[in-house]
Amino acid sequence: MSEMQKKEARQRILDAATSLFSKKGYAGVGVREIAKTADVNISMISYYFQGKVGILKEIIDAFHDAYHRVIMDGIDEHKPPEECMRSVIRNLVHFIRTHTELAMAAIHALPLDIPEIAERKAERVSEAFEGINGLVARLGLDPHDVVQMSIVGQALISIIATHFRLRSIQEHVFDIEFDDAFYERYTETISALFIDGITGMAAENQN
Amino acid sequence: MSEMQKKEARQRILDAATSLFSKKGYAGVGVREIAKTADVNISMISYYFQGKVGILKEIIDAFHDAYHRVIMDGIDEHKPPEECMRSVIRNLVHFIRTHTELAMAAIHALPLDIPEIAERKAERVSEAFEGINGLVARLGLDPHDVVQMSIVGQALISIIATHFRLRSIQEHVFDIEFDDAFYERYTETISALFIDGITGMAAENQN
DNA sequence: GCTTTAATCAAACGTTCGTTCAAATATAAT
DNA sequence: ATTATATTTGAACGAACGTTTGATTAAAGC
Repeated sequence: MSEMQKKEARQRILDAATSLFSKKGYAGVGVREIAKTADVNISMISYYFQGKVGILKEIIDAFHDAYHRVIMDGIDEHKPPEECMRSVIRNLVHFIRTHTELAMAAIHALPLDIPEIAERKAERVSEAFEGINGLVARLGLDPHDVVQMSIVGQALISIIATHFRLRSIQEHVFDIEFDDAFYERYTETISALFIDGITGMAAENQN
Repeated sequence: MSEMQKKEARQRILDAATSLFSKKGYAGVGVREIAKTADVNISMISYYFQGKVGILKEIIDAFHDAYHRVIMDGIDEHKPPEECMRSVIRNLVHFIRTHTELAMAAIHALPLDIPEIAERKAERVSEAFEGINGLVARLGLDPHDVVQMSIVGQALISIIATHFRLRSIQEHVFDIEFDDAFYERYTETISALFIDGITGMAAENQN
């Protein structure tokens, strides 16, 4: 029971901060608002996380642990790279859709002006790229061409993440309902864009 | 002279805020820091912009005015759509490269939890999409397919904008120098990705 | 020269910020 | 039951927040 409540208070802080950071950004949220949302005393934040920035570090790590796993789950050396790419994109869309707040907090809400945060983010991003780069190479891109490699890996996550960040705005611009059917087509479309785009690029590289 | 200095103080505030917002986000910057950077008294911010949020509105408008112009400049009904797409991407990359702080402030630093800001952003985004959508339709996508249309337009800007936001991190992950040569290849690569990707999607739509 | 308007200034308003600390309560181990 | 450890509390710290005010200086119109 004590072990339960301990975890519960800690977890409530984490959940509240994730939700608030995703909506208002790290700097836009105060510790009092986090504490109030989590229904804990303000001091508990420093007690469990050694300060506001400590919460963010855990959020970044939690996201990238899952993010890395999601990418790796889609990659199978015994399957054709096109199928792997579809799996990765499908997994990625599903993951960010079901963990939107975590993803937004760990991607868009980050204060990159804090060196501590920028460094940690860089480490985790490079880790994620390792998985993607191998897959992109199997699709025909030259793995030593850092320009192409850096673009494709970054484009993959930025498109999907930005879609969720601007979803409320897109809802206003177009007249779309973001239901299961939408994301089925969304996954297909992004997959087609990347697979056709990459194989097209690879073909041009031959010339 | 008085007319000069008047504009200069106003412009210095705008420039300082743009630079600071782009680095730390809107909520991460205080009016005192803006005033100090611009070398003006704090009161001048309310005097010229009716408060901190007034600066951001001007930044959003300034960016989207230029952004819209840049897109339209690349579109020419008498040229093939592939060539237009290349021009738009080239213009876009060049524009954001030469106005990185303005773009970051108007895209990534936005506090979308402020309804006032979210609405204004939505209006200007929908305006920009109008131009792109016509071009994408000429490349073969069904203009009534809102899913594909919404994805391609959003993907275009999010890839490029996110590249500049995460440039310092990518510099750490890969070992790239972001010089003229890089952006020449960058423009080619993004163009190839989109043109091949879109035409590939269009071909599949026929089935 | 005098009046009107625009621009700049220092100072203060009341809030909120992140963090700390000692005291109090609850749980675990002995 | 008592000690030790973990959790929670309320209060306070100085600093920074965005905004407003009234006075002061500069410029323009007449």
